[in-house]
Amino acid sequence: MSIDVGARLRSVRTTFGMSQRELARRAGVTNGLISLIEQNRVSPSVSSLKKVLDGVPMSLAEFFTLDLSATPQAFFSADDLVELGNPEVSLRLVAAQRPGRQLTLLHERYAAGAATGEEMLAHRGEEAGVVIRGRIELTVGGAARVLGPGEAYYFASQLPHRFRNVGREACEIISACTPPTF
Amino acid sequence: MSIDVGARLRSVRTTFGMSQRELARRAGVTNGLISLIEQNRVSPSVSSLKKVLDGVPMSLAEFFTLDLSATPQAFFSADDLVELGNPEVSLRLVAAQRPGRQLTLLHERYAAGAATGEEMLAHRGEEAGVVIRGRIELTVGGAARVLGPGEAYYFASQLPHRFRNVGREACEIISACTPPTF
DNA sequence: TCATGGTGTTTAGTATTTTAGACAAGAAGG
DNA sequence: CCTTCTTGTCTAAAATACTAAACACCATGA
Repeated sequence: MSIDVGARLRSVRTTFGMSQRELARRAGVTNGLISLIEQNRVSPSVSSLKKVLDGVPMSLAEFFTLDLSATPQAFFSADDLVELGNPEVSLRLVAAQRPGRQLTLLHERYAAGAATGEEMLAHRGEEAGVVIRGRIELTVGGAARVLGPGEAYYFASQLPHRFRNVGREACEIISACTPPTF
Repeated sequence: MSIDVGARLRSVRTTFGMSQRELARRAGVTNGLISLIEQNRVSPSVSSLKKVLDGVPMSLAEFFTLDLSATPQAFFSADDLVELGNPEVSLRLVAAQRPGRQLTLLHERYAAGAATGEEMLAHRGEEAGVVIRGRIELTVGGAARVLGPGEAYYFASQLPHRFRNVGREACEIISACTPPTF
């Protein structure tokens, strides 16, 4: 068996958030069988596998067509975020590798005194964010304001804008853009 | 098992023109197993089915994705032809149910004295045929001729035309039209 | 008519899957 | 510390898949 039925089934089951016993109950088989299949200790009969997948539910065709490597990841630990910035302005992207992503979600961190640059930024779309630590000066168009923890922003990205940490400590922001710019 | 693994396998095997023994040899299983699977007397393990399909070769994903109903039929027994005419003028269509068919092939049979009707026919496309038994009078535009076995015709279907059996015995014709009118 | 070689099917026995239930480990709450 | 619930794993017994070999049938040809 070059095809890893066990890994496929475990992937499917956990993606749907079921325990072996719950899936077994829905499928009308024993939990032990799910365990054995997932460990590749047995090669299930087609009828058993069909019963199991009916509990998800999922067709045999879907099951064998599944691309395990492309299973969309829903949860990300801090280490999974991809760093796009620099030591002064850290931009950590959520779900960077997700294909067809419609959103850019960033965990931003500005060192004391850091800024997005001398020039104003401008691009398509809209963006918004919430300050979670420190204080940041945000300039949008002709207006500027200093935001602290709990405060937020939302503006059309084509307006020239700029972020600058005017405090003594690092400033952290969670921001979102759409359509994705990274 | 609502999914008919046996029929699928038999369909695949015969499409590839293999006997049970030949497929078994290539797959490294016994011919008896192929037989049992095709009769749905057993539900094979995934590993067995994989071995069998490797002998074709075909992937499990392809196997379960196969649309049996859409398997294009290449051969038709006389009973498979669909009757479109009437007792006087029998029109038996080849591959009637084939989706996306580009051709109408008919086995026509005119009883003695029968005709396609009083009015002349006219439609898009072209048609052609060969007389295989009896004698038929074919009128195309202003011309008419009686054709016997081995003789043939070919004309643009928008020309008004009419078939009439002028002999004492039934007349049979094999005819083709494109684009399909039925 | 008898052999030969092809087909698919069947059967008895063996190997494997599947079940029922016990087991161990971790988490939550008293 | 227990008790209780969950989780996944493991094992003996029952059920089922699989093999090897025989069988029945249909051709073709001597």
